Order: sequence, then structure tokens, then C-alpha cells
Amino acid sequence: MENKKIYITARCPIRTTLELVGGKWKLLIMHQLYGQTLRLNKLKAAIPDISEKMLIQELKVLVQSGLVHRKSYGEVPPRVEYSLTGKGENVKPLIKEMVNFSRKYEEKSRVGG
Amino acid sequence: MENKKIYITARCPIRTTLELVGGKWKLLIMHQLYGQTLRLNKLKAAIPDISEKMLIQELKVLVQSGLVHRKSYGEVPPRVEYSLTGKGENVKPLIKEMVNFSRKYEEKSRVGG
DNA sequence: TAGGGTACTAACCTTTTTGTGGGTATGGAA
DNA sequence: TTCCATACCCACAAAAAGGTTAGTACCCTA
Repeated sequence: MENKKIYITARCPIRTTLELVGGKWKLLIMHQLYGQTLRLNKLKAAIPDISEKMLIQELKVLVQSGLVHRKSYGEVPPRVEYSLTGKGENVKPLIKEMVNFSRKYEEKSRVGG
Repeated sequence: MENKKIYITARCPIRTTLELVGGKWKLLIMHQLYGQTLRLNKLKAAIPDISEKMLIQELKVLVQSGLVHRKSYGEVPPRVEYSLTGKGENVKPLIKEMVNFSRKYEEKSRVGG
């Protein structure tokens, strides 16, 4: 009860992260991109229930944030490849912790914790 | 490029975590509750820009998920204390990683990564 | 000439989330 | 009697997020 908590202001690390990767899809997309380069159709197939619009929209903001790299080959029909940037690869430990959290949650739920 | 990625389905750990602590406020609330028991007014003061309705609403679902404990003293005027449950305390490493992520993001942004 | 393939846009709509401004109960203090 | 304090609730409004459908561009192949 002694420790002073930082007050939550407009700019705090939790909010920054929430803005960067919050929402329903961004982390799922980035998770698919981890360690591999994918085109739109592959991503769509890997996340069956995302709509094309959402996928494109979220990729766009991820590119703008510098978390995802977009490489266009300038061909017709278009060929565009998406991959994680260096910054984007930092989501790995975050996702790992999320997986961890849900696992622990479900464990404790089973034993009535 | 070799590693097979798990397909994202309705039930995957990332989504579970997103459902439990996703959204704008839940993690901020839980962060304030870490290591201390707080009443509504204190929470409100610690997160200045949350509306009372949101605070109450989010606390309610956190209680329902078993992440937050609610202790009412049955007094008048009411006195209710909120704290993290065992399950709720598992957010600590998650929040830590979020702080980490935003720090790394901002570092790389500064040096142009 | 028609149709396929790919990444993407735009218009429009529905659902979800968030915010605002009020109200309630109750005992005690003024 | 009036008002305060506290933890809520409710009706409503606004904003954000998400979804659907229908395009576009352009080269190639049938």
C-alpha cells in the first residue's frame, strides 16, 4: 500500500502500446507475419474471419507506424509483400506474454482460482 | 520461412487475452490496482480522463471475469474496495512487456529505426 | 472480346464503444 | 428539513470500429 502509482495521463507507455497494437486485429496480423513475408491473400487465409477491408486498413496503419514493411513489385496484377520491421519484431515478447496470460487464466479457472 | 504458423481461429490465446483485458481502460485500471486496494474515487482520480460510467462498467466486467475482487462493506454511504485477484495479478508481466514495447518503439523511432 | 487475377478504394450501413447528464438509496450532519 | 457523501443505474447521443458490396487498374490468357 506504500508504493506510489504513476498517474495515468494522456501519454503513458500502456496507452502508447494500446494505440500502436490495440484493437481486434493488429496483433493477429503481426503474429502471422512473425518470421515470414506474406502477401494479402495468404494473410487473409491465415485469419479467416477478418474482412478484406479491415486487413488492408490495419496493414496501412501498421505500415504508417513503422511496424510493418510493405514491398510492392510494381507489377500487374499487383504483387505486394508484407513483413515485420525491426520495430515490429518487438511484439514477439508481448505476444508471448499474452499467450502466457491466457494460459494462466484458463488454468486458474479450471481449478477454481 | 519454414515455420508453420497457427491459423487464427475464434479461440486462440491472443484473442482470449484481448477479450479479457483489451479495450481502452481495463489495463489502466488493473495497473492502478496492482499492489493496492482502491475505492472508486481513488481510481477515478488516478485515471483522470475516464468517465465514471466507464470506470464502473469496466470494473464490473473485470469482476465478472474474476480478474478484480470487489469488497462491499454494506455501509451507508456505500464503501466498496477493489483489488486484483490472483488471476488479475497475472497482468503484471503483460503490462511490463507493454511498457517495454513502447520504450523500444520510441527508442528506435528516435534513431530512425 | 470476355474474363481472371491482385491490391486496393469508396459508399454505405450496422454494431460496439464511449461519453453526458441526469437519478437513486440512505444515514448522519447542519 | 435540507443537504452531503458514495457507489451505483438509466436514457440518450456521439464517435469509433467493423462489415458489405461494388467498383478500379491493367496485363494476360482463352
